[in-house]
Amino acid sequence: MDIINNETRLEQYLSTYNIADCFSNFAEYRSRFQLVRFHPKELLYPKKESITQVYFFISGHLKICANLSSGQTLLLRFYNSFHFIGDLELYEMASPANTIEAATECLCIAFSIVGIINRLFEDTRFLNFISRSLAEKLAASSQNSAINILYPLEKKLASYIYAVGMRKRSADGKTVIVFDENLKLTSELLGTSYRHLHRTLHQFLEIGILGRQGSAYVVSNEGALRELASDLYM
Amino acid sequence: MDIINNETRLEQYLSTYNIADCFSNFAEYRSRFQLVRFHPKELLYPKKESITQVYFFISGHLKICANLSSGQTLLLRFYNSFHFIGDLELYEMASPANTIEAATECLCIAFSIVGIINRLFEDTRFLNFISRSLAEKLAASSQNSAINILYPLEKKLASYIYAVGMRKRSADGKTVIVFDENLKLTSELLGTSYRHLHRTLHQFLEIGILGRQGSAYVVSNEGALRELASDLYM
DNA sequence: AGTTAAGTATGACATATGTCCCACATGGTG
DNA sequence: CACCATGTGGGACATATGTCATACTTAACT
Repeated sequence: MDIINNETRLEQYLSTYNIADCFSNFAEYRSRFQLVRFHPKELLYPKKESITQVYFFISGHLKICANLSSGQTLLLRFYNSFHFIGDLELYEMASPANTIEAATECLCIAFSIVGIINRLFEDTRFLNFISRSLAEKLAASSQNSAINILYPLEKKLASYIYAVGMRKRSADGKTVIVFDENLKLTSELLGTSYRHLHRTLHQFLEIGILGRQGSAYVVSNEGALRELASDLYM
Repeated sequence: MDIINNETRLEQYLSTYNIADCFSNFAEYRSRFQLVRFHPKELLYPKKESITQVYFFISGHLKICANLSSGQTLLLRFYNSFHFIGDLELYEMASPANTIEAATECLCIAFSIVGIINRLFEDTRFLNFISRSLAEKLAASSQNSAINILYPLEKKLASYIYAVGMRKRSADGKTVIVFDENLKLTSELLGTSYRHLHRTLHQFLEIGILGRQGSAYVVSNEGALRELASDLYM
């Protein structure tokens, strides 16, 4: 983790994401904020000890993984937009059960909670903020569970492509969805084998939902893709 | 929903489950509590309108179901011990996404929140209580997701039997685990087909993990069952 | 006792998904 | 250039799971 010493940018992010609204006495805590960067594959909470910081995740891709007692790891979901990190960990749950890993370069606002945990637990603004954050995550997790249980990979993949595909303007001015993720990681995320992911991608090519553009996949029939992805990924 | 007019019992449950600790000004709210009973198949939040009560679930079996936009419903989990009900709903999330249904007769303490919602959102005790409740549910949901994705039914079923099986003292004084649930419901809960559930139960009989006792199943090799159920259900 | 409804039990077959293996491309590196 | 690591592409086969059809059982009801 690198600390980015740039007060101007920090100030800007604090303002953009209304961080002040999360605390009853923000001004008093002002010096506890730092702009930080995580590198790919870095863990946000590397040690099992109690946490000293929570994070306001701003940009990049965070992988949320579940760790099972068997030693296996499964990617539960990605965060790629503003999220609060540390709510579960504050309650000392899931310390061993979940890991949070930067999938790409990630920008976060770090907030040191050393010595003020008890005061935070008495701050109604902060409590409301983390409750809402937890509620959103729980709702997403429930929906995810259902999708994962009921749907064949075909549908999950359609949802996934629709969710993470990059929108690009093509030569003729239309916006197309380009899917160019690492397939090994993707298969892990979707909880399937590389082989089966590939099989399903191939099937999408055959029925004309996807096409190739160099090594990337492009959505050639967005309507059909959406129909498959009837329940969106989170 | 029936209201049970029994102040003595209500008082007793309020005390047993330390409900007073969930509020800064419990005494003031005392008249808002009622002991209620839900009947099998009854929904705790039947209407889409904003909620007027939250519940402290005490006994019975609650089914938590996810509703997908496709119209399908999936049982996410059971509650069969003390849980707070209404945390998600308070934040107006998941109103259409989750349903909570009594699977058996259920006993709850109802708490009317009409007119005091804003005050509740300023009560640090209450906020801490629902945050913790949400955190526990999220941790359980994440774990559940992972189990559901990675494990074959064999393991899920083993975990499930271990979790919901009734401990009974057999003739020779040993404690045995008896599994006598409705198999159709069980297959729904586990997100599988009745046929496959049955196949797997039969397989457990063949390898000696389960035996029959009348129409019920009994665990005859608890060690093997536990080994299969390496990651416990919730 | 006869009739139903619901749950249980099971065979046959289809589909979804995993495992193993190998081939090919690509980019970095000595 | 040769070499290796990594990702991609795909065949062959095994396993997990779903769908359908069909009995059998039991409890409830008439």
